[in-house]
Amino acid sequence: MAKEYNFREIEQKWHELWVKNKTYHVTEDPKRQKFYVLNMFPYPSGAGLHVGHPLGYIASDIYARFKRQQGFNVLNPMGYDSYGLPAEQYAIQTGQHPEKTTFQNIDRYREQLDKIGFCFDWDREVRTCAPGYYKWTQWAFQKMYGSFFCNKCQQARPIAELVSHLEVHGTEGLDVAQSEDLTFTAEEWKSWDETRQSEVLMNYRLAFLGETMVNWCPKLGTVLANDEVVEGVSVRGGYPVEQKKMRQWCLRVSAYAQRLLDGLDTIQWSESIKETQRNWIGRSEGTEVQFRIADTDEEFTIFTTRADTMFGVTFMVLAPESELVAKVTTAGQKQEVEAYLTYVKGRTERERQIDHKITGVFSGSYAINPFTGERNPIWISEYVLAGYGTGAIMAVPAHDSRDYAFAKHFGLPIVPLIEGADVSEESYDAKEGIVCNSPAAGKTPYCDLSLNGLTVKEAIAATKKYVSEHGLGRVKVNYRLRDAIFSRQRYWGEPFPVYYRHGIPQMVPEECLPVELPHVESFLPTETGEPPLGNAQVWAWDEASRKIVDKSLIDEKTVFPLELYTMPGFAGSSAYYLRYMDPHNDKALVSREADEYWQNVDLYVGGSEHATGHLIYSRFWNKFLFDLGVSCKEEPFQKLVNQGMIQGRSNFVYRIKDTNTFVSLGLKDQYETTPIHVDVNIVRADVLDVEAFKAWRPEYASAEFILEDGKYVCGWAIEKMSKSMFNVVNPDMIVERYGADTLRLYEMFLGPVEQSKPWDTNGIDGCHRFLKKFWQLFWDKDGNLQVTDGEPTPDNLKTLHKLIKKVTSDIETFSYNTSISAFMVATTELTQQQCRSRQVMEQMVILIAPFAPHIAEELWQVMGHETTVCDAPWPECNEQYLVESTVRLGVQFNGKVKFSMEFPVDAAPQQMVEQVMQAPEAEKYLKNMQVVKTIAVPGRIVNIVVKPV
RNA sequence: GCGCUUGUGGUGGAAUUGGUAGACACGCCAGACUUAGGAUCUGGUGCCUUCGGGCGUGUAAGUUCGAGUCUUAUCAGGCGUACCA
Repeated sequence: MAKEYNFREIEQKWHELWVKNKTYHVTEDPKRQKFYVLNMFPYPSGAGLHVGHPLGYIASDIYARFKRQQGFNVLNPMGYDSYGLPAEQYAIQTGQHPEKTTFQNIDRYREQLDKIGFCFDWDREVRTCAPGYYKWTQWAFQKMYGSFFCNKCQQARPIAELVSHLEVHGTEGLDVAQSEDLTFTAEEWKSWDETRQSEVLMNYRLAFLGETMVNWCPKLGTVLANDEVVEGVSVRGGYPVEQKKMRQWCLRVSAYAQRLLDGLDTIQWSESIKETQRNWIGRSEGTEVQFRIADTDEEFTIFTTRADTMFGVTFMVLAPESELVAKVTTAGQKQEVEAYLTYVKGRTERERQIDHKITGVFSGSYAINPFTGERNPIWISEYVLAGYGTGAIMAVPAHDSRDYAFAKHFGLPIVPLIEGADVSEESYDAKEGIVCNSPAAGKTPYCDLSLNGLTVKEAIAATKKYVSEHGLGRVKVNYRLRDAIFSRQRYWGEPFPVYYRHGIPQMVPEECLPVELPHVESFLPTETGEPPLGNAQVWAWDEASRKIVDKSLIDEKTVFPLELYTMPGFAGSSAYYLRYMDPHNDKALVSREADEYWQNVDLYVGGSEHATGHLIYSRFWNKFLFDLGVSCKEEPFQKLVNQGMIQGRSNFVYRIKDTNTFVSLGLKDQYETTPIHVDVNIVRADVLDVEAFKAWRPEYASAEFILEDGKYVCGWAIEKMSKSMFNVVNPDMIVERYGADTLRLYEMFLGPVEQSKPWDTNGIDGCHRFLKKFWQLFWDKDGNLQVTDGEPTPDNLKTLHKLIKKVTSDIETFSYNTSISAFMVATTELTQQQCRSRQVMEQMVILIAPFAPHIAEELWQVMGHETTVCDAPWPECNEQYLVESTVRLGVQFNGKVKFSMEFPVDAAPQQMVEQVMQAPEAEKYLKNMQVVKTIAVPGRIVNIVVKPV
């Protein structure tokens, strides 16, 4: 009897041994070079892992194992992003504490992950909801609170430095990131009381309380970040979101806009993610120009990237939310303006996004164009956004499509400024062409600038220069990136280490951290509308005892109320990669030694859906920690690989209308049928398991079937993997049926890691078959190990080294699917070659170890090794075995090889050519032909190219 | 609209620098062994064909002795983003 490939036994055995031997435990080892592999840690949802989750984990696991075999000291940790909305929503529905369900889910995830055979160092596991972990989230927040951002040195600095500056110079000479451009003197600063000073400092802190427009989701009872809202509804739950002004904790992410942009050039991420981030940051270089409101001394500022169009301005537009609206509205227009503002307020964010209706109202006032002295009417319209630039624009309808539509709608003049631009039908938005229609120099009393004859680019530069020189405005860089709103009105999140003394926020002393999440009875907002933490009884800070005490003790003398908000999801996930380096340290987020050893993540694997969320926030967070000197690298993730999404492949059965009879796919067109989703787990290779189907639902127990070729064939479609479509495939089932090694191989064989693809079990047998063949390579008919110490043949060596070369280069480029193909070919070749050589067989085991670690360990052991295959050094390819022994020489005409002959590789080219030309078979191809040239490609084909005489 | 990205058999997907397109796998066909097969093994499988050959990498042109690969135009799908001045 041949030795059977008993994957269940093998895999279980090795899981136990890996745990027992701490095979995957890593420690800092200065003698070895480090390599840090990281997966985006999962949120442990109640549904458990589906086959899409492990895709990235398997890909990075292969890479981590490969790097380890290459001699690197590899850190490959795993943990859980365990704060979040779903657990809390579930808690509200069922009354179960989110911690309980979260821990249950974590256990289930762990169980599922362990089955797949990852080389995670579980001693380094982190959970964002563990106090020992979120202590450092709170700590970083406090550090941000205690910092401001200096624009000149492009760096975070301690707030005390700013205070000293204010005490001496006021805001004079200040160039810092700020919410509002405040101006005050040192005397004024010193004259203010603590409350006022505290308010003013909020304008500069990196973590600050700010009155901002937020995305308020009434259904979830919380605010959401911009990236948590898509098309006006919440990402979680899909509930409507409205705009509301609230006082919230914010992070001044915008201060780092330029560094976030510049950093992109130093990291190896896909161009599309970098481009997404560039767009999200939205740097735009332009000019701010001041316009005076006619008949007043009031001025306002607009932002434009098209300074060259100053002479084409025909009206001005303000955002409805702009504070200027009240100032410019004349008595005569008051009623109309107010009606319009009411209309705009009634429109949801979603409506504004979906239909771009042209609406607006004239304010009654005019603005003076500083270049022409013309009076331009000031309009108010929702197409101008309060949050970008200055919330006011100069409208140039000839060269901006939105202004054009507005001008056409309200009958405002359109003045073209570029030679040959036809603006009768649409605006000419392109930034190219020759400028015309600007007044000749010195012809207007207002301005001696003439742009005629310049290109648009030159005209922009000239206008910028003119504006700055004449004090009409200044050159300005704007960013679209907004500050992150950092508080949530939820329970299941990190509490803020903040209390309020007479309404002024105070930080809980650093040495008292963490401020632990209190117990509550209800996870809903309180009756007075406070967030759920308002339900906590023991939730006040005693300055005297430096402890959290009962709320009833609040006396506003030494006992004060604690913050009721919690932190958002991205708080805990922003610096977790640093914590893995030193997860049990209670003195620091990460020790200097650990940080300097592991540096940053060499390979980060995760979904691209985090492009504008986590991947921006954690870059920001790390840059801040870099400024603080905590992290020695400015960019957290050196290389990023985005694994594609695994879509579901749904199966359908076809019920004949008004019957309980189901017809197979090929015959369904003969009947009137309704397709019904059927659980993919009772379908194999699109063939329905009829008995399982009958047992699936009571109403199908009596179902009848019209079969084709004795089978019921199901239809299929690619859809999102979801419970409701019955297309969720659980990895446990695959592991149960085929083993973890097959699952690993198959997930990689499915296609390139970075590509989205549907889950489809149709090909899984091929991978399983391969592993069986690979296993059989090592055993004879009687089940004995068949390896000898004999010398390998040249064929054996060629097969082996071809494989080494292919797999080594494939792993570096994540082309695992072609590596697996190469293994299949090599296995077939070695089987045919009757390879028995220990030398070759051992190397085969080493090569397959990253892909199929269980089978590799088992074979490694039966071949007599006592060490783990994980530490077996990766083989080097010896090119000398790959040299081709023959070349083919052919005659090529019209791009086709018509005839060819084989020669030894070292044959003299001239002789080969002669021999081919003289070959009888070649004659008909050479008749009336002339030789154009001969082409030699080493190791490949050598051709004689001919064409008609 | 803008940005990124992808188009190759019945299917998933291969193809170094431009060099025999379709590796490998699924599926399908034929055969072997089986009481049976959702097991195993062997062979075949791009399309058309009058069996000479012809056509083939979304479409159309171009460069080249030679193009899936380079250039230009165009079409289609996917992802992201959106009154950003």
